[in-house]
Formats: sequence, structure tokens, C-alpha cells
Amino acid sequence: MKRHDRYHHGDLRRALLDAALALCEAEGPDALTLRGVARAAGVSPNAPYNHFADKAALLAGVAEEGLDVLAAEMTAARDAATGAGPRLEAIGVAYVGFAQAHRARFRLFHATAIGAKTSHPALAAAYERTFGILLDAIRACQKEEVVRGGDVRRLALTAWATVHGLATLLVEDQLEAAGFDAGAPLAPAVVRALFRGLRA
Amino acid sequence: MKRHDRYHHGDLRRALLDAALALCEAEGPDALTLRGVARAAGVSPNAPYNHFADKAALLAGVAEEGLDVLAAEMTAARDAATGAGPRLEAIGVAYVGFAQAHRARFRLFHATAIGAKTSHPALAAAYERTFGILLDAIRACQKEEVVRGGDVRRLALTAWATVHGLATLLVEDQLEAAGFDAGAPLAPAVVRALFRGLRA
DNA sequence: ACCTGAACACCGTTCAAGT
DNA sequence: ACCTGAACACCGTTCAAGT
Repeated sequence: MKRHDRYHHGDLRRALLDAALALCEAEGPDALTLRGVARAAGVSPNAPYNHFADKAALLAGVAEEGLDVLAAEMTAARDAATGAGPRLEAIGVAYVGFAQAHRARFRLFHATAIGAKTSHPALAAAYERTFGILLDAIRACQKEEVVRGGDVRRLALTAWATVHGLATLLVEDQLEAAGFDAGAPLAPAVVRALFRGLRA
Repeated sequence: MKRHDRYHHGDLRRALLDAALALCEAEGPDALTLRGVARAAGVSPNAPYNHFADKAALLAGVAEEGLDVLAAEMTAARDAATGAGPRLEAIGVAYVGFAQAHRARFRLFHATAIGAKTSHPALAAAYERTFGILLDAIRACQKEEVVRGGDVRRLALTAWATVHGLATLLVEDQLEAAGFDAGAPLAPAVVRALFRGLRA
């Protein structure tokens, strides 16, 4: 484990992204330190600056890749369901499921240490792609008249807020504190109530 | 501004809580440093340890006071409305309004730097009080049969998740990134959709 | 082009010491 | 009881230097 030849003439950028995610999974997002990531990758504390402008840029890189995974799981869940309504619900459940299955990745989405998303255009683009999946699903529901008409983005915001709120509460352990069993499948019921609220 | 007699024989604990909130409002939660709080209060870097076990305990103290403010605004909004349904909606809108009006306080609720809530019993108690307001409002709705029956906590979770998600997205500037006008009053529409979903 | 070493200005926290 | 001063082991980041 003392040789790191692959990194030294290979892809240190990739290694740093992997190490950052692994550290976040192991120790939590607050323990994630740039020096620690460099240490885990077997390089000096300054080596990361050859690949990322600063710590925030590294976190944004990890977050961006996480958003792609989320988008993939959302589309997979959508494609496994039939009918516009069930598909929208499947996307919502998948969002919450992603947060529970990939805690570290989800927490990194909102790491305030990333700073203004506008300064990370690749991250903003990944957000837009993911949000687009939700928009499409709602448009399909409107076409089948299982969701009421009106501004798609407004409806999407309601849906996003609901699943995002549940995911956030779960990931930050605020539900156990409030006396909920976080192991129980809370998402389907919450998503069904949401869907009822959007119905035509 | 060089004398701090009031603090030295007065309430440094109070001064630290105030300084922490002020710093969080001015510089954001990430810039909030224990040494900086001590500096702002005019004491040495170690003085806070006479009043708080560590940085997390100070943050928990600020969060706890913030939850009391939130609870007060929720009950005020509730009491200004008439009818169980409108009252529930008013509470939800007040939750989001609190996040927008007191950004720093809201962000501190979820500062991961606070750590396990279980280790801050006073904070957990404040959470429980605030959640109780929501529970009571839903029970009142069930009694008037404007919200469907079933486990109150499950219904409350759906409501909490929705307003919490919207508040989080607003406070973390993720809505501008998604092309929403955060200045627009988004809360009423979202809360109405939520309420439709809970309806009897 | 990519990495290291030394350095700077910070942190949170602890310990001994002052009053 | 409450505060200070000095110290420790860390950070993020920069700069010069190596290959």
C-alpha cells in the first residue's frame, strides 16, 4: 500500500474524488478535510491543487457525480413502472431511497462548503438534468390528466420540496429524534399524499 | 468598545449566544468559529469553555433559542387564522416564512457541526415542543374531518417534510439555481397542495 | 505538467496559572 | 467561579522549488 504509481502517472483527479467520497462515508461530511483526502490518496497536501481550484471545487466534483447517480436511479425507477401516475410516484420514492442508500453522496449535495452553485457550472448543469426528469414526469401526468394543469415548474417544486424534505430529515437523523422509526418505509405514504395533492 | 465590564461580571453566556447568531447572520454558518465568537464578545479564545462544553454545545444553544422563536411564530400564525384547515395551512406557511426571515437561525438548526441531537437534551426538548404544535393542528383537522384519519405522526411527517423541504431549498439558494424566483411567495401554493393531499 | 517542502494565518481544545 | 496565556495538533492555501 506504499506504492501509488498508478496515481502518480495516472488519474489523481479520479483518486481524489474517490477518496473524498470514501472519507465522507466513513467519517461524515464535517470530517472531510482536503489534507485528509490527499493523505488517503498518498500525495502531499498541495497535490490536489493541480486538479481542483480549492476544497469547494473538489466537493462540487463529488456532488456532481452523485447527481448523475441519482438521475440514473430516478430514470430506472421510472422505467420500471407503468402509467404516468405510478411513474411520478416511483421517481419520488427513488429520490428518498437514494438519500438513504447513499447518505454521504446526498449530504454532499447540500454541503454549504461547496458555496455558490453558480460558481460550479458543471454542478448546476447536473442539477438541471436531474430536475428535468421530474419535469418530464409531471408533464406526462398532465397529458394523461392525472395531475392538474398549470405551471409545471410550480408543481415540480411542490413535489421536489416534499421528497427533499423527507430525505433531508432522514439523512440528518431528525426523525429518530422526533420518535419515528427511520427504518420503516415512510417514503411511499408521503409520496402518495403528495400525489393526491397534485391530482387533477 | 474596549471595555467589556458588563460581560466580565455579567452574562458572558448570553453574549456568546448573541455573538454567534450575529456572526452567522453576517458571514454564514461556515464562517462561524468559536474563536471568532470569543473575539466578538471581547474575551479570550478559551473563555467560552466556561459556559459551553465545546463548539457544538454553543451551536446547540443558539439552535434551541431559534426553535423557541419558530414555535412562537407558528402559534401566532395559527391563532390569527380561523378554522382547523386554515390554521394548519397558516402553520406551514409560518414555518417557511421563518426560514426566509431568519436564515441564520434556520440554517443553524441543521448545522451538522451540532452533532447528535441526543447529546443536547435541551435541543431535543425544543424540537418536541415545536413538533407538538403541528400534531395538535392536525388532530384539530381530524376532529373537524377536513383531514383524513390515521396515525397523526405519519400525517405530521408528510406535512413537516413538505414545508421543511421548501424551506431548505429556499435557504440554501437551490431554487435560484433551478430557475425559480425565490422572492415570489411560493409557500402558500405548496402548502395548499400539501393540504389537498391530506384531506379527508 | 505535475508533484513536494516549507511556510503563513488560522482553527478547536487543553492545561496551567492568575484573580 | 471565571478568565487569561501559552501550547498542541490540526486546517486551507500559497509560494518556491524540484522532476
